[in-house]
Amino acid sequence: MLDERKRAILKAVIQDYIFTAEPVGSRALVKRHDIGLSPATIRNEMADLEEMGYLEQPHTSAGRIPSHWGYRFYVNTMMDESELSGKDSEVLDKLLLSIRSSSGSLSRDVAKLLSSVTSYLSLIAEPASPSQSIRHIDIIPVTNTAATLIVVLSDGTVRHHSVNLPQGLESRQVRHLTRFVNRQLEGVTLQDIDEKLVADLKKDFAGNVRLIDSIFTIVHYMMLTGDQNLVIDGATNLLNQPEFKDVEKVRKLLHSLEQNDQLLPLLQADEDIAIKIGSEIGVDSFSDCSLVIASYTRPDRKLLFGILGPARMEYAKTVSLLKRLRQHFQEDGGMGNE
Amino acid sequence: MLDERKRAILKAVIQDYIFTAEPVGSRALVKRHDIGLSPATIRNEMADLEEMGYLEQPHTSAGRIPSHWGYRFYVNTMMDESELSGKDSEVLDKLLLSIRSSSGSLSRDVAKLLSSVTSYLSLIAEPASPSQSIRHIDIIPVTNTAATLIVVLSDGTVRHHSVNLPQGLESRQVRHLTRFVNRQLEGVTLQDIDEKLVADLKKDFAGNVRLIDSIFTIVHYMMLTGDQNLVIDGATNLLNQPEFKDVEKVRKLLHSLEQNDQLLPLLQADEDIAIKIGSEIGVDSFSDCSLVIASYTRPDRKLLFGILGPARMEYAKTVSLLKRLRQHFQEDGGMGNE
DNA sequence: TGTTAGCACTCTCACAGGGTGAGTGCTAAT
DNA sequence: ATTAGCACTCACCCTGTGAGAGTGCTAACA
Repeated sequence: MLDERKRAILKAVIQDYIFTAEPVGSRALVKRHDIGLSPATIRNEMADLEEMGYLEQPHTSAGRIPSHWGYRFYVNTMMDESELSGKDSEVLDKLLLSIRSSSGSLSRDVAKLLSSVTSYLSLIAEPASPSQSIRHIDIIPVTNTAATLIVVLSDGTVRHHSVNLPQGLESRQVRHLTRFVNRQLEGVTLQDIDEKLVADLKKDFAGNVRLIDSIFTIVHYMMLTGDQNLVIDGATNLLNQPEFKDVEKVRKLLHSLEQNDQLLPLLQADEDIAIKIGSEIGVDSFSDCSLVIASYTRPDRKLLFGILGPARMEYAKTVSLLKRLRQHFQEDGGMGNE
Repeated sequence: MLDERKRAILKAVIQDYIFTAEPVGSRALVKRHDIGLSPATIRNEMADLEEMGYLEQPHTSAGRIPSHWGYRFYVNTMMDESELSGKDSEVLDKLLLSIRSSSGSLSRDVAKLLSSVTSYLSLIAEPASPSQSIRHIDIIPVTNTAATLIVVLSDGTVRHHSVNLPQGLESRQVRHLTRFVNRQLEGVTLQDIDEKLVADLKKDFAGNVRLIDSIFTIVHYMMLTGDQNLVIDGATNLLNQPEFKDVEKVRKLLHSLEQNDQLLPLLQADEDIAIKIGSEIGVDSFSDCSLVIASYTRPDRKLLFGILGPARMEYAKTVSLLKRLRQHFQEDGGMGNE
């Protein structure tokens, strides 16, 4: 469909454009790459590539820029997944090391790492999976009428919420309740908690029933929202990219990023590493961007990574970075303390 | 120092500028407010006010804009803390109601509320105070070698962290450790936990000592970082303000907002409600902004609110909003569930 | 037949010049 | 002390012009 020469030219255009962010013209192309062809020939080929939809022209007398379809083609068939450059690799190792010894939260640290190495925006989420089961529940009275409810899930994540206690509840009764709830709910998966189960619980429990309702509500809430742990870093990186010189664009972008419940679904994918280009992301204000997502799963933990950059993203580098990162985590469970 | 007429003119200029974001000229001023004076007189007075430092002129033939000192004077002596307008009040009530029934996190909800009512940026923090004591500690094994450490503080906040367990530790031993640590640390304030205490603990504990170290490290970490719960909302609001048409400014602003460990100190103040204007905030990239902060304390909870807007902020409205909010929380403890 | 040189053409961008309007400061009259 | 009048100063907008980059087309060439 595309002969060898056209492929080479397309690739050259894309690589140049990724680097310069300027429309690339025929003359510039022959200068930078040594294809043994004159600008005129390149022009003809470029015109073909434009007709086929791989390239676009911002205006009549400008160079060409890749279309989203062009990027897609590049990513699918032409991208050489180069190893990380020596320097990047070094920086990465150093940062990974500093994360291991850091006492901060893992998501935040990884987000910072990804955004600083890529100079794009990074998203890290720790989704609540409905197949998680409840490992432990605690109810800790704080004042006479307020307590903190703590739920630990089988992947080690913790959710907590404050609940109101009925007036005059004694600590003995709270302990009793805690034991009861634990006995009943330990090992139960989140998806199994439904009205019926709660009704049964209420029937069995010889004590204050309203509390059970509270607990149910909160557990239910935990199922719905995994956004608790969505971390974003490097928004400012994007503003350095020439495509975001326009405040209005930035405004829309940031607005979408503030709707964090709508971001989590974006990070889900079937493959290990997936690349979404422009409208494939499914969010209007991201239509000039690309998103590379990766997931990492361990028995005790699931993490979703996302890297959001301009469509003119260094795909090869980004992908190999994510692969490297996953490998690092996989091989030594190198997550240290959260 | 300032006669009645100068005060009136200064106030008029400030109010107009807050409203229009445009330099206000002598003619425009007499038109909008009915002072019985001609533009020429106003011009003379304005020149005086400029000399005194209350007003500034962007360039020779433009109107005047308030200097930061002008704002400061306005805020200190001339601001009438109007009640919220009927409409705002209504919206606020509605939002407060929806928060009570929401099952989301309180900080987030309040942040959303504040930013949507003010159309500025809001910050909410729940700081860890070193005078907090430890109410309860839990160690929940997750895999053979990993556990989640949970610490509940006396104000009801929860911190958690995963820790590595030594190979081959039995659950009996974990329970033993948990009981021991609880017995020793319950009621101890965060600031009292130091090397000496840890050394004593280690001496007393007949078991694996490395875990105690882990626990100490984590508790120590909790003291230092209250940023865990810093929530920011409404960054996009700021981008709507005409003073942020410049991407570079936005970039710097966002950059500062991403350093969230440096934000918490900004929200601390001695008074109940404090207003920081421009350089008073102490962050370079906020030098065109003002920050209004308020704190709210209840036995089981402490919250810090901050509203960041352009120096040209509606101070009166913002302050009365925060007062109203605090009153709401105080009178009925209306925080519902977190 | 594919490739290349040459050329006219198009379009953006940067810059300069001129007109407009808002606003000032000064001066002289009230 | 206040005000009307007036000359002056900028910022802003519009326009035009020239330079530069790049294209498409045509005709010549291997």
